[in-house]
Parts: sequence; C-alpha cells; structure tokens
Amino acid sequence: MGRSPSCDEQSGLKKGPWTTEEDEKLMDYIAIHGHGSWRALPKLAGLNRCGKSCRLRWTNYLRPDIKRGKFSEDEERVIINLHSVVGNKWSKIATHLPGRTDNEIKNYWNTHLRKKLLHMGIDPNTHKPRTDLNHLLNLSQLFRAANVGQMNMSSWDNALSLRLQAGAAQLAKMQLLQHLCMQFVNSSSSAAAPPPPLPNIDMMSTFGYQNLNQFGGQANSLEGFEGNNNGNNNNNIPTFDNNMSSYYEDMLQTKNPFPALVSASPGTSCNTNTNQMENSMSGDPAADCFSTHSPTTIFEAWEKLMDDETSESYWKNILE
DNA sequence: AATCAGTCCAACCGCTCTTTT
DNA sequence: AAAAAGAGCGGTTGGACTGAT
Repeated sequence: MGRSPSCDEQSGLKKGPWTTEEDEKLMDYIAIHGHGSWRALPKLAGLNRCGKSCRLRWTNYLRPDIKRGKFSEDEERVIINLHSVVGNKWSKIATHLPGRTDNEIKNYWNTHLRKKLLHMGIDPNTHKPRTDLNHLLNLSQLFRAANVGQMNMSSWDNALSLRLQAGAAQLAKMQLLQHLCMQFVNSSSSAAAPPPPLPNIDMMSTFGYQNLNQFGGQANSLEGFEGNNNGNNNNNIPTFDNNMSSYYEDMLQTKNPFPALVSASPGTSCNTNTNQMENSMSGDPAADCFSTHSPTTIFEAWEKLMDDETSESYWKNILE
C-alpha cells in the first residue's frame, strides 16, 4: 500500500495550466502508443510533467470522446437522481453520462445544481425539503409566484416547484405529527417508560400522512427532526427524543405501516425493471422514462422513482 | 476606466483502493 | 503476506472571466 509520490516530490516538473504544445505532444503520443503506464509516459512523450498530471489532462480534457457545452435537462435529471442515491460518487455518476467527466459533473453540481436545489428549497445533501423555517417563509413567496405562473421557469424548474409545494405540505404534516408524538412523551410518567406507541394509522390517515419515506429517505426519514436538535433551535419545533427516534425508525423499518401517499397515475410510471432502465440510459425511446415524456410526466416519473420504496434499489441496480 | 465581488472550471492535492512484485 | 507502484477518486484551490458599481 502507500501513496505514490506526488508530482511536487519529483523535482523540476512543470505544474499549472497546459500549453497547446504540451497538449499536442500528449495527444500525439497517445494516438500512436496509447497511454500505457502513465508514470512512464511523460518521459517517452517528451513532457516535463508527472504522469498523474498527464493522466488528468487526458481524462478531463483531451480525450476525444469528451462532450463539451451546456448540460441538458435530461443530464441534469440523471445527475440529480443518481446523486440522491450515491451521493458525491462523481465517477459513478459519470459512467451514466457518456462524454462527461467526473470532474465536469462535480463542477457542474457545485456551481449550478447545488444552488438550484437550494434555491428551490431542496437540501442538496439529503434531497429532502429544507427544514429551516426561515427558508419556508421564503418558499411561500416562491409558491405564490409559481401558482400564478408568471415565473418564466423552465419545465424543469416548474416541476421542482410543484415538488416543493408537496414538500412543504409534507413538512407541515411531519411537524404536526411531531407535536402529537411529543404529547405522548410528555404524558409519560416515567423516564424509563417504554417508548410511546405510534399514533394509530387512522389518525395518521386523518392528516393525510401516509408515508414517512416520502422524500427518498429510508428509515432515516426522521433525521430532519434530529437536525433541529443540532442546529439553531429557535424555530419552536419540538425535537425528537433519541430513543423515540430510533423506536420509530425501527417501526418504520420492520413494519412500515404506511401505504404510499402518491399513487402513480396510470401510464406514467416508469417500469422499475433494470433492463428497461438500461434501455432508458441507452436512449431506447420505447422504454425511456426520462427523455420522451412530456416534462410534467417526466417529473412525475422521477418523483415516482424517488418516492417508491423500490427506487433506491432500482438506481443501485443500475449503478451496480 | 478602474475596482471589486462573484462565478466558473482546469488543475492540483492527498487519500484510498487495486494490482504487481 | 507485505510492500511498492499504479490508478482512481473526491475535495479544494487559484486564476481567468464577467458583471456591477
């Protein structure tokens, strides 16, 4: 094991931006010989660079199959979907975007998509609605504008907005549920008492609260509550006792008593068959849930994927 | 025209994982 | 089995660029 010597440990090697002359040397050499050993390449190609620098220059910039230019909406969707499943695994995401490098995707995420999601009220790390109340206040304005339809948004932005409206409603319900749970806690006479029972399903249904996993979470869908414990706590949202949290997590994991909240409209759901997904990725129009439906339907399909318990394994299947 | 702040992205750094010896 | 080399990865940085003042 052990790290290979970094470039600066090898004396006299050039760093920094590549010149066109260096690019040509590298391309010419690889065109004739292939890259072979990156460590040996610079010397053979007549470059005063370390092998690592050559490899990065080739893979991120000079490779002939690299696609340049703006990311399409489809590409954005794929990035966001995959990011929600695998997180910052840029290379894994890149394998599903032909011609895009992990570096490019990473940059695009950090400079565009991350901000876009934040602006839309989605936490880019968890892919769940942001829970800070200040932000919710801002959202109300956004929703109003979105409802009026004056926002000059792309279909994709509009879809996100719709999702947010659902998210805010969901958040409100979660907070209401949290209040109920805290009442159980407060009414408990002993600190050592067993965790309170879950509110019965009828009561949950009364609130329309049917799926705590709504936002792509697994059993950790309560982490928003815990987050309130960690962050500034001036929003008067009761916080979850740890025992209680894990108790409900267990309940969710083992019993999952809540049926799905969103029922997919007929004909709009994506087939969760892996083969079909491969078709989708390869551009088969008959199977492609992502690139051939109308924008609204695309979003519905995406939301279905995100909401459906199977979606995580679905995307994992693709990646594995 | 000059300055400043913000954005973007190519390139680097340092770590981990895999392969070879 | 252990060490070294090779390769890949994600995070960070620095400088070019752009728009606002």
